[in-house]
Amino acid sequence: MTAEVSGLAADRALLGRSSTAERVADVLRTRISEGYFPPGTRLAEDAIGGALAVSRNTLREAFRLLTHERLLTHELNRGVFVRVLSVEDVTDIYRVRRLIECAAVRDLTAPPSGLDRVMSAVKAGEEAASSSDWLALGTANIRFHQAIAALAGSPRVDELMRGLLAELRLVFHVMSDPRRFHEPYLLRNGEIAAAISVGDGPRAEGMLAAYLKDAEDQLVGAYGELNPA
Amino acid sequence: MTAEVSGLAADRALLGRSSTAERVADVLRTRISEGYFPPGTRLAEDAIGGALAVSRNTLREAFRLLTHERLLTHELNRGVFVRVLSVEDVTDIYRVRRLIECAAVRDLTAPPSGLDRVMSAVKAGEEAASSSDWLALGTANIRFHQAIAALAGSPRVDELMRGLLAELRLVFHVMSDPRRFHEPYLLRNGEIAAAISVGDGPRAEGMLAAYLKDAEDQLVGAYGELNPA
DNA sequence: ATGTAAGGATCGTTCAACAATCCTTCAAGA
DNA sequence: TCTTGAAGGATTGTTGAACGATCCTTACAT
Repeated sequence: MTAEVSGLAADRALLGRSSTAERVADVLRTRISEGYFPPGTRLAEDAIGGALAVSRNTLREAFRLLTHERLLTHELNRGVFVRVLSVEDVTDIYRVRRLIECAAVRDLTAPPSGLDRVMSAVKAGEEAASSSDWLALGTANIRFHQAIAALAGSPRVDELMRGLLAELRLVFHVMSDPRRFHEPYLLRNGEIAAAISVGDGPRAEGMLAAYLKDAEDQLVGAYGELNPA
Repeated sequence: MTAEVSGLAADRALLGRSSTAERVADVLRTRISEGYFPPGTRLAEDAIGGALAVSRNTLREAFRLLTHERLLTHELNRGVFVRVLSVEDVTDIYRVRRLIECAAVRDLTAPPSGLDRVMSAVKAGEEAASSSDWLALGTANIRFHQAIAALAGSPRVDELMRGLLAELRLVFHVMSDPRRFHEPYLLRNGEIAAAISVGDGPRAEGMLAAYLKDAEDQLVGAYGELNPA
């Protein structure tokens, strides 16, 4: 029986229930990442708590969670606000992304085990572009980079990457025209994936670094105009 | 007057007050990292709340914070426990540390701006060892690696590193004899710092990678005996 | 050894209350 | 006109109590 038991252990996480606070946090997280609550929006305890029909205490627990994920900022006695990222935040996010993503592919000498997820993300992006679904293109792009970070094989890197991309989404919603921002990188995603699929780590790293540098420059340029702080 | 005002703005962070939940979290965090609450300890809401004289709601906010920092684990309807790291956690922590710390020194070609903090950490470690203060040796060692990660110049990397080392402290408290674990690395710290101070990034990276590999092996070996899960 | 049932302990969540702080408004003074 | 000061209301910070839900333990029966 020991074999069956150890096999079952993998499913333990599936039946993980969640508290109300976590579910509330989930709701708010998706709302924020979808742009329903734009950066700078104040989330009053009364209003949100009333709308979701949860008590203030439970809501405050959810706020703490999202604050720790850097999606909200908490100002004492003033409440919580949807985070407004500065230009320095954007450059720092890309600094860490370069560090993580480049390291994930640098040492590759053969097609890695997580290659399928990378390829499927590329494919999803191409399909989204061909059907002019720019929203899906953006999420496919995010999935692509998450898959690349996952090549590192580290749960902590995965979570870090998830957080970084969630932060970046805050920036995207401040900017207009997601098409102009995501579409040009479709080709490069494919090239990077090709290099990975043949096990050419150094080449993939170089292209990734250039990709991220370009994306950062474009984002910082557009962001600096709107947010001259 | 604008000059004086902008000068004052830098001090704004100094008067940053904090809520009781955060102060409670601070207290618990230091208690945990000092080993007062060993891994596996259950932190009952009644007991802790009574001892610190804060309400359950406030205490739960503090618990959420520490849970998100991975110092506590939260099991629904069972309470919070001081985290017990698995061997996989240890290897993952070192995987990320290699990724971060090596990248922080790899591209160096000249003495970096944060060099002074690296050197002072090395010096603190040597002094602690010469006065047989093994506790101080451990903290100096941590400061050394924090200073190295800080060379990346990224606030997010700094925070990530802080979290990783806080997790590692949980492992140290399960193990005995901190001297045997920290002392052998004193020399290597000095050599790595020397390479950094002359701007030899690649050499520093190589030594760091070897250092971290050795430390991981030793830790995993000793940890696996105690925690055969 | 396995299963069931009762009881107590603890957590999850809500509600109500009050103090502390912030924001707004408005009037007084330079 | 601009600044300062003083109410007043609105919101957050924190507490305490309450009740249902869940878990753990114990005892008992199969």
